[in-house]
Amino acid sequence: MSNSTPATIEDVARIANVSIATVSRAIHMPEKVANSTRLKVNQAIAITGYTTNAMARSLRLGRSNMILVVAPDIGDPNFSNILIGLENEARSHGYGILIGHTQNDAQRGLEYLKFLNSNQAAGLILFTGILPFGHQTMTARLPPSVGVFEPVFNGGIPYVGVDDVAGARKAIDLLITEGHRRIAFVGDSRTRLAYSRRRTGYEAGLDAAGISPDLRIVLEGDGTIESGRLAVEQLFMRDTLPTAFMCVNDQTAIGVMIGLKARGYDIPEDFSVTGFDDVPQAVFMTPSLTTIRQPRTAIGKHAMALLLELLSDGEPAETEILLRPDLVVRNSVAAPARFRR
Amino acid sequence: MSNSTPATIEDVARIANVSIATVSRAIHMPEKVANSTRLKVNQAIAITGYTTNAMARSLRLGRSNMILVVAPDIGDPNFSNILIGLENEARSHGYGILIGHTQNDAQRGLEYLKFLNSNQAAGLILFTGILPFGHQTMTARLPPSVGVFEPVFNGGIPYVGVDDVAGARKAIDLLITEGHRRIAFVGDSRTRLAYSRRRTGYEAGLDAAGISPDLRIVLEGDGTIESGRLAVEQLFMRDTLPTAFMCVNDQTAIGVMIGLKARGYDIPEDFSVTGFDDVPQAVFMTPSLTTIRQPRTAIGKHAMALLLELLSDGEPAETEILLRPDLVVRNSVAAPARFRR
DNA sequence: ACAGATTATGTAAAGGTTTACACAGCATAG
DNA sequence: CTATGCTGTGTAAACCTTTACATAATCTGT
Repeated sequence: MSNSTPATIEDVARIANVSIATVSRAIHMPEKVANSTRLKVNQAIAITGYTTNAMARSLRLGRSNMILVVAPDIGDPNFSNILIGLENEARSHGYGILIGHTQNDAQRGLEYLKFLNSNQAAGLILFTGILPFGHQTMTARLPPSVGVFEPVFNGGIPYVGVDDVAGARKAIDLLITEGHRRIAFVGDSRTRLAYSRRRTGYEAGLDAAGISPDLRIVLEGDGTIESGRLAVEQLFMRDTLPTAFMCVNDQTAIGVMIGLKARGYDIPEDFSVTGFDDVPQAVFMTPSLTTIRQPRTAIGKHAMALLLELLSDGEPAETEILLRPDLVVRNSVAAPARFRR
Repeated sequence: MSNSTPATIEDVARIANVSIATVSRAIHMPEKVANSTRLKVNQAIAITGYTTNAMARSLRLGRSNMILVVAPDIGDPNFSNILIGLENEARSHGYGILIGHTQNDAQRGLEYLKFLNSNQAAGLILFTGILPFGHQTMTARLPPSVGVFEPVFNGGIPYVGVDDVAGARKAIDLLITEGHRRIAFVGDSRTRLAYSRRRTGYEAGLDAAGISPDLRIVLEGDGTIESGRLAVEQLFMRDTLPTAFMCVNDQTAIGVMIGLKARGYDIPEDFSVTGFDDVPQAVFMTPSLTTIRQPRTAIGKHAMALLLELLSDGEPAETEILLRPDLVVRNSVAAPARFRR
């Protein structure tokens, strides 16, 4: 029953007294094989404990049952929940997940490219906003790929994520409803599509409320805590203070809160702050952070489903799947000071 | 240069005007091949952009270059940093990482067992404290495996983690130094080895300070936030209050803090709390949590190194690698109330 | 100068699977 | 009764490597 070496298809064939071709067919095209034979084969499989050797299968088929997931940083708090969605969907279709992180290092990207070239992965999920590979190789031979969490900047790759414009709109609408009119946007970026979409939502919200945008309170940022802190410093330097900070993500919001607290201000009494993502920390902040929730597990699930579809059909049914973001109201937003005294 | 189908070893051989055997040797045993030949082969490889087909290689060699990492929950905040260490070490040795999570579901475990049986993974890193597979299969044919983060309960598997006893000792010593003598232990467990080791450290600390242990303030728990909250409730019910809570992990500590705050107490003024792990949230709590840091990336790195050693040597040099935990002093610990008034 | 050792390379088998093609048996239609 | 088609199965090739074994060429020591 449990030999030292795993049972092969040949062992099964011998026991079932059929050819290996029939065994293979009994497994993969059961309708092509007579009932009685199928029964014999199944019994033989049970006896031997046979599982098909994935290596041999992949070699023969010319494609593996692994999906490569590349993220810039595995430690990103958004990563794990998306990964759960990806993994569940993949596993239920017989696929496994291979993991890599680039740390924004091109060299790393190339190493993962090798996984792709050597046929170890049939498809690619890109967590980073850009193709982490050199440009020449990139166009050459990329397997079916899907971008996730952040639209892919430099390649025509289908994308699954949240509706950034709508999400940002929910945040800005909340702030406006509370009475804010001078609202800073922290985390503007030309290279990160998700961020620029969030800015679009921000501007649409201002516009709808008849507030003319003020570029002096639109701050650049790369989504790090430090960039949030820096933005606060800049605003105080320039003396162009808003009453609320709409941040491009939660990390930035954390940075903003740190910056404001360091100057002795209270949140939300003196300034309101919103984030985006709803990372696990958000609820533990003081005050807890009002933010926009990404349906992370759902994103992962949809992305993997789309990729698997690509793998079988070849053509993507849709080029972009946008999920609905939800406003999570906590304690970092209140009416601006002038309304309360 | 970039054909539709990837270059094979045969293409390289043809261009270099040698046999495929020589190409293979030039790649894997360069010292066995003449300098001039090696040069030709390398040029041919550069021209074709050849990468060896991992499937064919694994099939021939009878072992893959993938390591399966199984965790009970990918979302665990401890997971990602360990994963980084695992991944870096694996990649630098040409291995890739395959990911699975069981959600404590035996059925899931079996599915991952298939990955192992079908030769897709050469080794196993177990993040969960128990072998997630059925018992019969378990003994049958398990590949080289290493437990990580939590000792493996039901199998003689080498383990890499933190020195739980020493870590717990650091926490209890801090509390005692601050003047606490009634210190609760929250998160006792018979099945989780890491937790029981931490309790050992707790008791050693009490003993060294000449404090006789009081079982009424040793509370069971499974390491969840809820279990921490529950423990507080129980203590208030029984009216056997400590002045400090030493918690088996940060999640539990968070639960304890929630429970105490809900009853209107201040931390650390009324009660001190310590955690274990130093999860990313710990620093964002109010008050920020004094805890024991797990060197997570280092744990991952050592675990993978040990596994790779196992894969080549067969015999593990050591059966347990314990890394040094560090005390991280933040704001959730202070002298007990009676000392301060 | 020659036996024997050493070095460099080639030939071919093996690893486990899938599948095109061939074939046998049998039913159906003419 | 023969031609035709269908169904179920088997044979063998192919996928791409690695490596044991064989062979050819060169070197070493006498």
